[in-house]
Amino acid sequence: MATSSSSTPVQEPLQQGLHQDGRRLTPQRLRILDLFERLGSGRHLSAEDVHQQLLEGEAKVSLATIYRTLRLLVDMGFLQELELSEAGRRFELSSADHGDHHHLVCIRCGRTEEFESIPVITAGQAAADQHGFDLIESTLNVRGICPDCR
Amino acid sequence: MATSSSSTPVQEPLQQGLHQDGRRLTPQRLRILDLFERLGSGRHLSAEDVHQQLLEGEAKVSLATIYRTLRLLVDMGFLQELELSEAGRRFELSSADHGDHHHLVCIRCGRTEEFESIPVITAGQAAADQHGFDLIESTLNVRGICPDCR
DNA sequence: GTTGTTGCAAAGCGTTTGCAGAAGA
DNA sequence: TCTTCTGCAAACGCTTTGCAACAAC
Repeated sequence: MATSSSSTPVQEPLQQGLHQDGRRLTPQRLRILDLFERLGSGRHLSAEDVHQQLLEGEAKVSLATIYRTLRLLVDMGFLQELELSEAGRRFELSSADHGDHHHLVCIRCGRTEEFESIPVITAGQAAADQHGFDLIESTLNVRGICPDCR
Repeated sequence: MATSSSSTPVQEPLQQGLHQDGRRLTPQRLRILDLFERLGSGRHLSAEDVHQQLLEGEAKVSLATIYRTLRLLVDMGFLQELELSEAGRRFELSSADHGDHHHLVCIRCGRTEEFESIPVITAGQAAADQHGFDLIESTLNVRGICPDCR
């Protein structure tokens, strides 16, 4: 049983952070953060992904708790949320000029700046060539935090 | 700036495109595309934004029609949809390095290849720096047609 | 024992869809 | 006329929340 391995490296900092705010360490919270820890950096999961991953193991955590815990872990700084704050799709005119559209988006306020970049076009073309694709369009989305929101 | 003409400049190409597919030019469709045209390139709106903007004028278009029309205009190539990879919120460990998940997607069959590119990371970082953003992540989406579908 | 947390189910919110009436071609 | 399109309202999927039982401290 994997439960015997109490050596989760995240337990201590998590517990400490929780107790500072009068919150409690629960198996559910530990399991969720531990999942991200095991997957390692750079892997991002949706709430549903987390739910599925935990179901594959022997641990079930309700979706409601997953949503609550993800928000908590983001607030505590353990996780980062990758998404436009005021989520939702945006539309804009497709100008015939640029088939090449690059956006710098603030994940807090949604502010968007456009920019162009030759190296990006080149890299997109190179990737297409390498896999035998005919290139149609490439779009670079850069997510970050703008000066006002920092 | 261009002189404002009484006839909307988008009417002709829109009508032509619609008729090619046996579709019809309606005031609603014209109003929506015209709104984007008046705002100009680079301005992006959500469906709700479009709804509000049209309510401010004297023209009301139902939200359902706006959603349908936005999708239509994207399919026809008049508008571009700015949304990050696969919709929905994603979470990842805070300690994560700036990921560069770059995708090469076939628009026919949906086949997806992942690749990495230093120049893209550099370009994303440069754009963030230039606008004073703290970089979190950059994603390059390259759309094309794969060898099998060609 | 006290109080924060969970799971369930119901509510919310943005988006999509079925349908009958309205309107382009 | 013949279809397509619109508006309404209901449906839908994802996320949040109220509440009673439960568990960490």
